[in-house]
Amino acid sequence: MDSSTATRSIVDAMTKAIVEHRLHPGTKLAEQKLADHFGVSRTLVRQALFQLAQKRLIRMEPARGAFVATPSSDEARQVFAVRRMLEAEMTRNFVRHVTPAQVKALKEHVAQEKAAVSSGDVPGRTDLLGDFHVRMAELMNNQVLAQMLGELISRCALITLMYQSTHAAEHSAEEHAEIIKAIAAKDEDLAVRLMDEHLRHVEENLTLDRKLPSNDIAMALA
Amino acid sequence: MDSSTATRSIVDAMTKAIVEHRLHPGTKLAEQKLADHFGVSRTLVRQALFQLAQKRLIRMEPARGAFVATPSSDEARQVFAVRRMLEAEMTRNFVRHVTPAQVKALKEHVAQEKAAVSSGDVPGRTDLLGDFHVRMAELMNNQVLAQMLGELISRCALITLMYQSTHAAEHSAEEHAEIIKAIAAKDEDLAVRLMDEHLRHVEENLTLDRKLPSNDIAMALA
DNA sequence: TTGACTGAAAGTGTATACAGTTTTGGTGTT
DNA sequence: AACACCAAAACTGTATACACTTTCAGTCAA
Repeated sequence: MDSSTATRSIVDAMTKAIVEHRLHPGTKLAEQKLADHFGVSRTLVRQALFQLAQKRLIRMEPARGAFVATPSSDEARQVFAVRRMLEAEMTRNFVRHVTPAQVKALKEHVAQEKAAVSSGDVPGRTDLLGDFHVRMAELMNNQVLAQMLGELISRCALITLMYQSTHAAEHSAEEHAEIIKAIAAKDEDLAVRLMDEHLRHVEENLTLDRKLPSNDIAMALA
Repeated sequence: MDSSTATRSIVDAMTKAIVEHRLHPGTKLAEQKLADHFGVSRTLVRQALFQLAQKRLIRMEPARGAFVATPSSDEARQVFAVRRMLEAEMTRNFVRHVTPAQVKALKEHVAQEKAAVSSGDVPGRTDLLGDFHVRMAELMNNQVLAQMLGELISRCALITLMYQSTHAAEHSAEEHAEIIKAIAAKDEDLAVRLMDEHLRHVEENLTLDRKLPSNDIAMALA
């Protein structure tokens, strides 16, 4: 999609940094500093920043610059609502046309998840847990869906970072396994319900009700 | 979202031009020509092009430039599949929490649609028919959903342009009205089914099976 | 006439320059 | 000590410059 591969790699690096918490919400992203860091001119950094803004991982304020996004709890709820809508139906369609090979692929993925969980590889775990959902889309041969989900999941990672109360997401891998079981059994309604509940559990682990400190002030103190 | 408002207006103008068929699929978008047309430098045009590429309305080829996108029939099917998934569940959720005011708003929208249809305002009609779906998302107070749908619908407009066989989309407004009736009656399953069928009808009006002329050749001749 | 070759023209990709804005640090006043 | 004010530094927004690639036109040979 992208013309230049340099810009793409900057976008990827920054996406990873944001999603893996190495850049905190609210952090100022000065163009020249990024340019120096990546060894390119501001031109390419700017292109990357615009793309990240479109993915909602950063926000750009006129004449003030770019900042790692600080999604509101409203936005967080909306993102999760969209995920539930999209993934409920995805699961339903998946079950309807599922093949043994697809089940096998998903099972192998969950095995990887469990390995990452037990080996304490936190970034790897987060990545794999999100990828499970993208993997389903890919197995349906729907790249459009896969990419949309990928972007939603990136946003979720950022949201999780801001609002996570408990780190109880460990049993996500088990919920994935349960979903696969229902899929393999071609129990459409059960699979859909489990997926819906799974996403609700992820959302429930967040404290979206907490009043966030009014503005950037909180970030400045952090 | 966008830092600069100049870039935004270029994106909007070009989006409109593509969606309204004034720029045909495959058309080369030379940066300097666009810059001259908009009275700005290539810098801003480039920013706009990158954003359009991310919205999949254009594609950028390395060192060759930007072209209005020519979505494959596979991609078209995927986009419609995603829409059906997303909108089926959207409709379900909408029915569950619908208020009289929301029904009224949708009815008024359909009235506008019908006016545009009968007055022969083709671009206005296309726009309104797509907006119906976005409007539902907005009425649910889900901006995230609204924007995603908006982008999917832009892509659909482009797809329609490429593959439309019959212009039988005129009865979309009536299908919208039927959907509203089911919503008002709080008949969840019917509303979902009507929405699903509505989207299938739109897709069926396309000839996605037609073998598209292998590549740009067709476009060059057009 | 067709086809391969070549040099000019046009176009993209990246860096840099510069104007205008925001931020910062310091100075003086209350 | 707190606050307002002001100049310097830092930063963003846009235009331009320049290297490199692709495209195109014309020439020549078969």
